[in-house]
Amino acid sequence: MLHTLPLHRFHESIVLPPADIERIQTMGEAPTQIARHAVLRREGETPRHIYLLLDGWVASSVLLPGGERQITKFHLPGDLLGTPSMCLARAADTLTALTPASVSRVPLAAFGDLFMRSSHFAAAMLLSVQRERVALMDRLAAVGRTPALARVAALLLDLAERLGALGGVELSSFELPVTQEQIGDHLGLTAVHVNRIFRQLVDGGLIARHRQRVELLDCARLKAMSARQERAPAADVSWLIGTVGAPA
Amino acid sequence: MLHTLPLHRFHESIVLPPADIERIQTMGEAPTQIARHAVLRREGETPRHIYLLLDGWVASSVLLPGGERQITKFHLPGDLLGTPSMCLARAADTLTALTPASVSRVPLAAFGDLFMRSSHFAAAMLLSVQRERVALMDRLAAVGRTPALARVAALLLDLAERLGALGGVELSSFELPVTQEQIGDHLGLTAVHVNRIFRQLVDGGLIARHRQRVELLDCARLKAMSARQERAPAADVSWLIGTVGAPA
DNA sequence: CGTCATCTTGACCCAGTTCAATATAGGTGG
DNA sequence: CCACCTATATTGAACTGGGTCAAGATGACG
Repeated sequence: MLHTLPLHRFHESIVLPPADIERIQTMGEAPTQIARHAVLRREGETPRHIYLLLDGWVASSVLLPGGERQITKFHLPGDLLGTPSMCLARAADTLTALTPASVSRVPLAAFGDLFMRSSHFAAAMLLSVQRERVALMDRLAAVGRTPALARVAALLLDLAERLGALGGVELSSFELPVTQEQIGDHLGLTAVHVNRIFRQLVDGGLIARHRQRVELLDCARLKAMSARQERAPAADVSWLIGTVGAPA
Repeated sequence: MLHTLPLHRFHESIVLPPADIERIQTMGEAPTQIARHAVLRREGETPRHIYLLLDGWVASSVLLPGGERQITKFHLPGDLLGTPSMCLARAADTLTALTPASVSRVPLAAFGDLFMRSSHFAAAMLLSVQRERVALMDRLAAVGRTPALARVAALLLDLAERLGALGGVELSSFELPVTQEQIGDHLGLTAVHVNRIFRQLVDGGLIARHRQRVELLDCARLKAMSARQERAPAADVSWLIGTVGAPA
């Protein structure tokens, strides 16, 4: 069943040799089921693992001294979680399940071993981390410089895109298994204000909602008000992996 | 003169073998002097290089469709600039000199070659990028969840720390060659409000200023109000580089 | 069928913005 | 060395997006 690992995040730009795929599939421990609200790893702990999310949603969050929380990322299946903290003595982010989830824990040593053995894996990892960094830059720009409406629109479009990529289809309707408070913590807003923005979006005919399902009714207009940049991944990464020796 | 390259950012956690140091020093082109306000690389361009900052300050910024700007990082000597865009078809960030600066341009191919040849360099690079990612997460939390006063305090402490690390000493006074508008763009504030916060800090006896020089008068109190987390770098990275074969 | 979490909505408030007017200081050409 | 010009800094007054507080409503679940 490990053959069904969602590894798409690893070959977004780089096609890995089969041997590396094999190694990725075996570097993680047996998958664990965790309940909603369960904490995979708390900030402050010594980082000894990273985590491959197989199913469900997980939030990565940072706690401020005053108790405020910033959610740094809503993780979807296929994401590798907790990697930023690998450079620190104590983990910076807490990983909390937003839904029941299935996770494979990966010892840092196993990850490190693969990283050092396979330069192609290392290259894929580098690009993947840089992509996350760009996403963080974009959200910083959104939180620092755009009004609440734009931020919510951007989040909805981002999720639709990422969920669509997971299934390989265009999505205009999806489950959003996240409370409005969590959305607020992700966008630097209050739960109350997130609620009001949703109302505006519904009243404006931009989205529809029943319970946790969201339907994007007018993607074009949403995109216009989201102030979000399109970020096309590098088409040619031969400067990194070379053209010879690269797997077809 | 290449021997004076500030390479400290590369061995924060990992000691590189001399051969790698040698390669780093030769991967960049001859240093170029650029004037204040000069643009090293504009967002939207095809990324073909990264840049090693040898001297001076450079800002990395993202432009929003509405024309608002978010500065993602104030870069100091020793920083490797423009690397996030290596994963994209078009650069996400613009690099602008804040002071006259000296920069060595590094072709992506040269960087890629070193990355693929030296797993130790790759490892150092991975950790370095993850550190930047954590810094971005922390600033996102600051911008999303803390008041202006805390953000400014955090910026001042961060710069004092980074400049201190450059010189190898504790710093409580330094030149801040940055306009208040740029500080605002970095912290998600208005130039006007940055000015008011500075006034509060001065009136409160927390800092002193003459022209662009800032003196931190009460670091303890500044730290308390900054809501900033201490981020100790990983002490042991043997899970990555191993214990055998690692250079002493 | 009670309980707890979440959502909704209203009323009011405030941190930070906007607008505008005035200083200051380099930098430049003469 | 001076006069001028443009970028930056400063400060006041008025405004507003989003926060805070508080009171229901709704729904999932044991």
